Amino acid sequence: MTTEWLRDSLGGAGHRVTGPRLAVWSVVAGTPHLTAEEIAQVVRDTDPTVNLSSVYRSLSLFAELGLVRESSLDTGGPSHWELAHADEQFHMRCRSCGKVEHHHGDLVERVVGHLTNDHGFIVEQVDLLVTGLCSECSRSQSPSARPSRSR
Amino acid sequence: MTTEWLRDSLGGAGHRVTGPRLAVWSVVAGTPHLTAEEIAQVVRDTDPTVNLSSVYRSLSLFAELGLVRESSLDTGGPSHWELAHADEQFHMRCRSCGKVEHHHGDLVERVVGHLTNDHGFIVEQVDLLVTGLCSECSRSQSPSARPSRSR
DNA sequence: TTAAGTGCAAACGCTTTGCAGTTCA
DNA sequence: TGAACTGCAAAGCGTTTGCACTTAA
Repeated sequence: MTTEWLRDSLGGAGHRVTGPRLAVWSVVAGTPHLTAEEIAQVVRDTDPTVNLSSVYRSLSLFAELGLVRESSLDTGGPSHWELAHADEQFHMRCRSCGKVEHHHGDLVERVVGHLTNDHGFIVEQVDLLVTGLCSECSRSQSPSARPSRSR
Repeated sequence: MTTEWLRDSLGGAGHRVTGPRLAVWSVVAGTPHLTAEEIAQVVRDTDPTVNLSSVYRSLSLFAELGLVRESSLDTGGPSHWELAHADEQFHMRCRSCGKVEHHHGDLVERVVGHLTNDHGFIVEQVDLLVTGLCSECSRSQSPSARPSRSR
């Protein structure tokens, strides 16, 4: 989570500690579930010279090192990034207001246990995305309305 | 599943029954988890004039009607399509051999029950993607190796 | 000192869209 | 007949890559 952690991870794997990498790291660690573009914007508040492609390269490297992960929920738009250790693999997206809630219940753990025991599958990552209507929207809407495929 | 079902769904919603739509439908209903490009290839075996954009438009329409859905697992590549009613929302992807297995256990149902009761969330779709090593690959590999971010 | 990292711009792959011609109802 | 649909080609978007310059170690 800290900058020191990043320094150790990079150095230990023979990678350099650079300005863009530190900046990207602090954004991802501070605010989960941002897109590469959003991360770049925040980074540029501090250092306007940082390029979007460097953000992508930093994120890719962090993912390779297992520090960060690209959330596998396909929103049709850009990918979202978060710390790898975050127990926030559980996403609930409301199709009405678009809000994404993060949850960390024991659901994911139970899934992992089931697969490990019954299927011989070594689980490394679980992405659970539930789409529907959140409690607020379900009060004001008919649940029978179909989602539109607008992007 | 049948062609008649599609005719009814389209007609009932004021949409036309056309050659490309029937062709796309039969491919999606026959083989789940294909990409738009793959669907187009199969469709062209029968009618080489069908355009890829028509495949996309047909799939979008079917999704709007709730007949078909775009699997939300982001592979970094193209989206995969399947029948909406299919109880195959449960995907296991091996990061070594790339194989995607479909499972329909009671796991998804339990997730739905939990969210409905405890969070007031009206669940419409559940996408569960588990990434790791399948039983075959885990025998021949060290599970500690990190996944690479190659696309 | 020098290999690793960066900015820039161009290319990439998947998907969407504008338009003119076609076709189902 | 006429609105819905299609093929085609071009544009759109997020992401990756080649290259020359810069920088951390």
